Amino acid sequence: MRGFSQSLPMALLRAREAVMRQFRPNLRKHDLTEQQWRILRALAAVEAIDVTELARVAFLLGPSLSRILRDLDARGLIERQTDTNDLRRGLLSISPKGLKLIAQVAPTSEAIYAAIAARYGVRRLDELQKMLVDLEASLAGDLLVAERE
Amino acid sequence: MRGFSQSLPMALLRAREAVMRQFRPNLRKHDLTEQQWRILRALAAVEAIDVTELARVAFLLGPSLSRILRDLDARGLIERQTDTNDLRRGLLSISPKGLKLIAQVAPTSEAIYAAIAARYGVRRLDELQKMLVDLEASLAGDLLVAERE
DNA sequence: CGCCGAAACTTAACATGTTAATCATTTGTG
DNA sequence: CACAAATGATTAACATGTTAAGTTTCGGCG
Repeated sequence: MRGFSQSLPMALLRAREAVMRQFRPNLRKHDLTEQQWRILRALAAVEAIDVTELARVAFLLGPSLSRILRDLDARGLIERQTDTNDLRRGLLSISPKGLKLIAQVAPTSEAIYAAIAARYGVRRLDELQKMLVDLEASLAGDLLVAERE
Repeated sequence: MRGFSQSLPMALLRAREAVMRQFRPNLRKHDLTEQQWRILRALAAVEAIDVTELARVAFLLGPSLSRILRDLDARGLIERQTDTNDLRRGLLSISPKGLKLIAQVAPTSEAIYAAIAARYGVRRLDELQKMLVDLEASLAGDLLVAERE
């Protein structure tokens, strides 16, 4: 059977953890989890967005997102309203307070990212990211079943 | 600020999720989580191992491991005993039932792995793994502080 | 119009991730 | 030998991952 620490999922997990370990202290300083930070950044990039679409871009499952939004709302970092055309849909946007928080966190975050790139090699990092995207794309369909038509 | 879906942590997360999505159904069929499976495989590779060392090789934090071991023990998949030389230390090994379960799960798991490698390219996959290990290694020390001496 | 299936969230329930605190044992040191 | 610090492991508390079930609202269709 495949050697254990050589498995692909393990290698991805370990690499990701090594990267996140660099960022976590900075986020923690501002009482943010990694997921909360992902959400704030995603919201900062748009005017407004519904919950389903946010789940897609922030790569979070619905239930996790619901809980986190509840907290971010309570902290005043985001604003929620209901879509007037479809009452099922919740529209989200970032609050001024949220924007301010992002401005506080982002510089250090960027510096860390730059340090990682510098140490690993900017070109290699770029190549790695391409390979990761390709891997994801290549696993899009069913794996063991032939995709006909 | 850095584009969001281009961030390295996100790319690693998405790639890993794409890979794990392939394995999860097979594990679930045998009522195993990904972490439980990691532990069983690690135990199958050795005679006995203490909890701390298992946490290291299975890349799990102590508290997670404690909980999972409790469950695996209750299911009769592992065996526990105390180190006679150091009563703080718990020694773990896999049970016959655990070995049997591995034998049931492993073939499909191997087939899925082979299918991933075939689709992405065996050589490329190997290269990717090397790059991931390198990334992890390059982030071992402190990032923003110069390592003197 | 009225119902029924689908869609958008949310809640529930259980497992793991993460940090801090606790408990038992061991080890080093005076 | 006594005792403080360190170690191994677990427990606690809170956040997220994951699947299933529940709620409200839409849309289509008779």
